[in-house]
Amino acid sequence: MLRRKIREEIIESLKRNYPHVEPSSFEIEKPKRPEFGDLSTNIALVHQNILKAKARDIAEILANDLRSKTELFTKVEVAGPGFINFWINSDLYRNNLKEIITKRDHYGRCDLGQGKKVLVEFVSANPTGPLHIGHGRGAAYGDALARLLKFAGFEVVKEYYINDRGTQMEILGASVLYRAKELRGEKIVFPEDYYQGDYIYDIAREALKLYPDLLEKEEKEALEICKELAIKTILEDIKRDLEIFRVHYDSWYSERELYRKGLVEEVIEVLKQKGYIYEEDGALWFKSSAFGDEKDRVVRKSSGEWTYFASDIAYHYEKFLLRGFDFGVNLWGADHHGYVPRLKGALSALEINPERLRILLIQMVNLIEGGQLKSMSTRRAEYVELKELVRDVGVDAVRFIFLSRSQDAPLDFDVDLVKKQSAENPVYYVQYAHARISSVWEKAKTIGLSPEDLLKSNLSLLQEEESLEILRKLAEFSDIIELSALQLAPYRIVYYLLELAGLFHEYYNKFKIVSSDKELTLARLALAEGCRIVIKNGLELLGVESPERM
RNA sequence: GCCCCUGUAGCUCAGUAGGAUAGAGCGUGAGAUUCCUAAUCUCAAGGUCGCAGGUUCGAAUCCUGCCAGGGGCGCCA
Repeated sequence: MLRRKIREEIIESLKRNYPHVEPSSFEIEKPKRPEFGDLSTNIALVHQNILKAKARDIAEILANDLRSKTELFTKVEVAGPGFINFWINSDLYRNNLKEIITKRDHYGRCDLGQGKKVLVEFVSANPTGPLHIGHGRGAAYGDALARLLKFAGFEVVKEYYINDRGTQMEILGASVLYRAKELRGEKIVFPEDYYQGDYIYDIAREALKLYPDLLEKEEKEALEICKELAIKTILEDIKRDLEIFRVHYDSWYSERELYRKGLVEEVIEVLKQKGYIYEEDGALWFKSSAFGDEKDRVVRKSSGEWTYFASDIAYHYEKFLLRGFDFGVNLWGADHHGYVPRLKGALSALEINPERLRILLIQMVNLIEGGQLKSMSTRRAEYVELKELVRDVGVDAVRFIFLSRSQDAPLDFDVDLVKKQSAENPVYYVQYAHARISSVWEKAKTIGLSPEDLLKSNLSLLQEEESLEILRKLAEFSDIIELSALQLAPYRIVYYLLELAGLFHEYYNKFKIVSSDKELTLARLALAEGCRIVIKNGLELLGVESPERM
């Protein structure tokens, strides 16, 4: 917010001094070193070629001009090859602190989204087994992203797309039926490519209880019963696991629903009208090569079955054209990356701007157990359940680990290490700052101070460098929100919170907040309260709790 | 072979769409608590930013090539 104001001033100044020039893009950033000021711009360096002048000369002219803005700057300097460094009038930061205290939960919100409708689709694991830690990463990331976009002014719907039809579902049903036979004492050979997990036994047991005559029924009917029961049971488990993980969906969308509504045939017909569908070798093909894909793709197999791709086209057709979403964010496993061009191609063919769909590929979670790298597989029952991890380590710690990395960096997950080190999880560092501030309030209340008194506080008493540093950091929060929303990068909030918590802990150790000096106490309480509010708002976006005590 | 991601301190990772002398945490070593929570703080040691070129005032960041690790390239889902 502050940054935007300063940017405007700089552009104004450039225009005043060089009326003939069209300003090109430049940076305003926080320099690494304090002697380079609070903010710095490279505008003179960027324009030196266009203006055919030395960067330092341009910088001097602009700096001279901007020095007169004393309500904004206390000092403006030219440095190095031609940077202009600004020292910000710290009253601006003090006013910002008042704003934080007034706005509370709302501090940091912005209108980047302008009420545009976004559908965030994530996890969407096939209902063939329990959620494992790989899904957990997607769950944490998608949920935080949805919270963030909402905070940034979008209208957000969180959706789980259920692949509840197709080959895998048939295999699932068959797996249950085989286990049921086994339970009844039949000698069976359980196929390798069937689902191996123990939960299949549980479902089989349940099936036999509900349908004592299951094995006497026609094979086809029995399979159907097993399949339906399996999908229902597993989906319930998935929902429960996600709720425990504090992920709540607005919408569960069934792939079958697309067929029930006839949307698959409808959209393929639309594409056919546009000339992007053709028949070859008995199958129907979509001309994705016309949109940069390396080859065309099958939408209906020669067997007459629709492919997963066909459902997906219909799903996105409905999402953008019928349900009216302005944007879509899909979180996919990185192993689906080859799938991106064909889906974007299909959107283009439907005259939906593919830019409206952002597909984030979540890199692998490598499972390390006993020092061994393991690949996770639902079918082979090689995985660590999300539920189990959450039970051992806690929701906050698990979410924080997943959210502290960009989605495109692979994540090595050493289960033993995480369990052992859960007590050292950085999430506690941030939460501890919040708890400490709450505890400071306990103390302040004993001498008769309450949050209402803060608005009367005299913030000009906050003069130490450590106070100013915190004030500046607090003002950065809105920049961080905007940036992480634009980049769909919630992990930036994680690092921001760690920095803010660090500054607070440092301050806390060095200065006494509650003292006999009532005026100073109020000012410092205001600073602490600003930290508390921003930490709480930030953690809320991550889906992490802010405890009053630890 | 082609495509995507990754490579920064012993380990795990930041580095804000190119900036000034490269940053944390863990681990290692030394210290801080009669006082608001020591899940904290202070100090120290630790680097060829995978390698080689290029672009420019300036590169960990952008481009090209190479090396290493992971993933993907079906009428599978």
